[in-house]
Amino acid sequence: MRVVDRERVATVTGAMPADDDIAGLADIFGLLADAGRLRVLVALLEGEMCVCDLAAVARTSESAVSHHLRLLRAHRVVRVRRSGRMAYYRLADAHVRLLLDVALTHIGHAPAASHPELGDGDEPG
Amino acid sequence: MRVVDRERVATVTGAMPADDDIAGLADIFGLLADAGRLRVLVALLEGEMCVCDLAAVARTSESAVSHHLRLLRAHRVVRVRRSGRMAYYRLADAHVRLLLDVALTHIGHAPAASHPELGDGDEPG
DNA sequence: TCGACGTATGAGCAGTCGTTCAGATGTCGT
DNA sequence: ACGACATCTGAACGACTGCTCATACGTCGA
Repeated sequence: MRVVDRERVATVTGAMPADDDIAGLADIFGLLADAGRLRVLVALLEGEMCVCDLAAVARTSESAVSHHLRLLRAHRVVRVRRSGRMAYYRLADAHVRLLLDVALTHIGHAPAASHPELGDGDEPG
Repeated sequence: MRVVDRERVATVTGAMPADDDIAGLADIFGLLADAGRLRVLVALLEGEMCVCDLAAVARTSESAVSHHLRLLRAHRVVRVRRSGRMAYYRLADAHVRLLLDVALTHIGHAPAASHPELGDGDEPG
């Protein structure tokens, strides 16, 4: 593993966040990396919702949504409010909300991701 | 799959981005959901770097980084500049750059993700 | 031309992820 | 008490991911 610009590597490595921070970030991004979960979170952007309605919006089974919500709950991304046999979830993480806002704002910026052909990736000219 | 608040479901579903957009977003987030890849991208925030230096910063094998870069290249997230036998990569996606900026800015906001015990997730009080 | 080098790539494997299915818990209406 | 209901949970399975290893490609120096 040879290094070309040793000084630069040292600088960038020094500016790199701690391992735990990087792992935490990757974790958060991982939560957003599933279409079903993303739909659930986008739905929650507009306010709290119960599991069955979230399932309807995300077009998955209630069981699947429940599993997703469990994950999100464990990461303190959503929070529950229970009322009788219903469970109303809402976004509880401003960080994630901001990430979602930014992401949604920039939708449609580059359709390239629709055709990841694993080719060169360079521009022709 | 019963719906409780049918009107709300209709509203939220209507405001939901198209399937392709959601899938694309989840895709992008997926690219950021790996610690090694995240390190590579954070390193590239500060300017272009060659593969071997990237590997040093990300503390992985050059092969692993090369695979990562191929993925990122396919999604137009990075771009290569070739000079002799060297390949210099740089961030080529403003959207992703912004996402990274936002993420890095908010690091350390909630250490909860470090201990995802999959428990209740509710606050004790 | 030859070997060293930086990078790229494919195959294969281990680990992870998301789903479904079956079943459990607690709640409501009668 | 009973059944219908909303949600939660664990097991199991198929799909996907990221790694390593071996190898190939183009470039440089001698």
